[in-house]
Amino acid sequence: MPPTSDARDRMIRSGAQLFRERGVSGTSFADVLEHSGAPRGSVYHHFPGGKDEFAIEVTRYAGGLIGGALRGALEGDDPVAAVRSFADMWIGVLESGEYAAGCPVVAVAVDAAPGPGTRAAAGDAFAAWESDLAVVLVRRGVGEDRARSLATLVLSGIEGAIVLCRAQGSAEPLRRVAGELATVVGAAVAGSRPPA
Amino acid sequence: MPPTSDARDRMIRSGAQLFRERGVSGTSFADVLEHSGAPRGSVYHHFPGGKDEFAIEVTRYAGGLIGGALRGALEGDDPVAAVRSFADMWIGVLESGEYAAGCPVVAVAVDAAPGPGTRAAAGDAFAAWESDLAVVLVRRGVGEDRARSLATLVLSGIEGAIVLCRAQGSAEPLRRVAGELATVVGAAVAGSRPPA
DNA sequence: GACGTTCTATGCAGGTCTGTATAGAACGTG
DNA sequence: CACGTTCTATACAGACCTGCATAGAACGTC
Repeated sequence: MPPTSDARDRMIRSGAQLFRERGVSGTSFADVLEHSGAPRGSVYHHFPGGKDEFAIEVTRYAGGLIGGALRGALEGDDPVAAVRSFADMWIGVLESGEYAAGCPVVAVAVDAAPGPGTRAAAGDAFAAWESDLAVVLVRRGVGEDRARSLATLVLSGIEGAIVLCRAQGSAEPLRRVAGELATVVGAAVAGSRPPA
Repeated sequence: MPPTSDARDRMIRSGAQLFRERGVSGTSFADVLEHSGAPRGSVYHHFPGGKDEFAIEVTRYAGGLIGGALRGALEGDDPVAAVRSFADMWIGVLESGEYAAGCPVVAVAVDAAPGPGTRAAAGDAFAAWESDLAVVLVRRGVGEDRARSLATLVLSGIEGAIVLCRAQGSAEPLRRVAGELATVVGAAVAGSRPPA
């Protein structure tokens, strides 16, 4: 027995992609089926809770995926490099997709269509990312409160900049924000523990 | 002759409110009519271009409204106070609305449903806000490039934090971000022109 | 008071969306 | 091979949405 159905997985991955481009309300099951090639009959088999359940699963999947990328960037315990690398990843996403695709978790947070569980799943994803960032900052000597507030700034700044980039059809906002964030984080780390 | 119809104005204002809560795709003309009390027959009279035209008008209106609030906060030529005041305004919006309402311009930027003109209108609004901020920073002695990049950081940080607040049902992310932004902006201004 | 413009009333067509129901295939297990 | 579980096929109901068309009201102007 496969742990999870192939069609189900494909639907979730397609959902994440479509949410990024069109938002939740703007994405119908028909869109997901067409994009994933999943069979029509299996929608309410795999997601008996309907669109709400589907959106929650997509949010969890996307949260884990992006969280994995973030943890990868944080592996060297160098928060400045991690900020740059995480931002560069997003710049790649924006540029390769003609600025049509953003962050699926933001899309979920901004769209009120689905039930409260979906919003909560988005909040969980953000909290996890923030925590990952803060842990590394603390490890580099930044105080817990400051680390938390810096982590929130980095996340908010990058996510907000992605929105600006989409609206303006340019990656420049994110480039500028990444530079500023690198400076701020670098100063905080340097002020806590002298540079290696 | 009234410069613009009353029903038309009411529709636009209602649209801004509904976009903030439900996004663009999540808002139908039926919702707008119910919320505004505007007469059904006048939708395609006032907005012959349909939903695209309506969304563009809503975006322009919201961009001007929020831009006005931002310029008000910037009146004292004190960027640090302006950041705090602008963030406080958003905290008020979030708390008074149970974290259901965010920024309508973000909603437009993230939703791909309408045509490209709508996205562009959102980009124009962001650009105008950013310019307003940068102008005051330059006036306080910050170099042009730095001012621009700081302005982008402030805008991205606040808009991103609003999204986090909605997802987590708390204003704390925005409070943390506002504190960090005030510090960064304060340092930039102090470094350019000695404090009054 | 006739007229033109602006706005509103109402109905409808065509399409799409979610969600349900029912039946059939695929497939491993014994 | 009989069986149960998991998955898929298909049709459909009911609601909603956009956009159009046509007719009527309101109102200022001459």
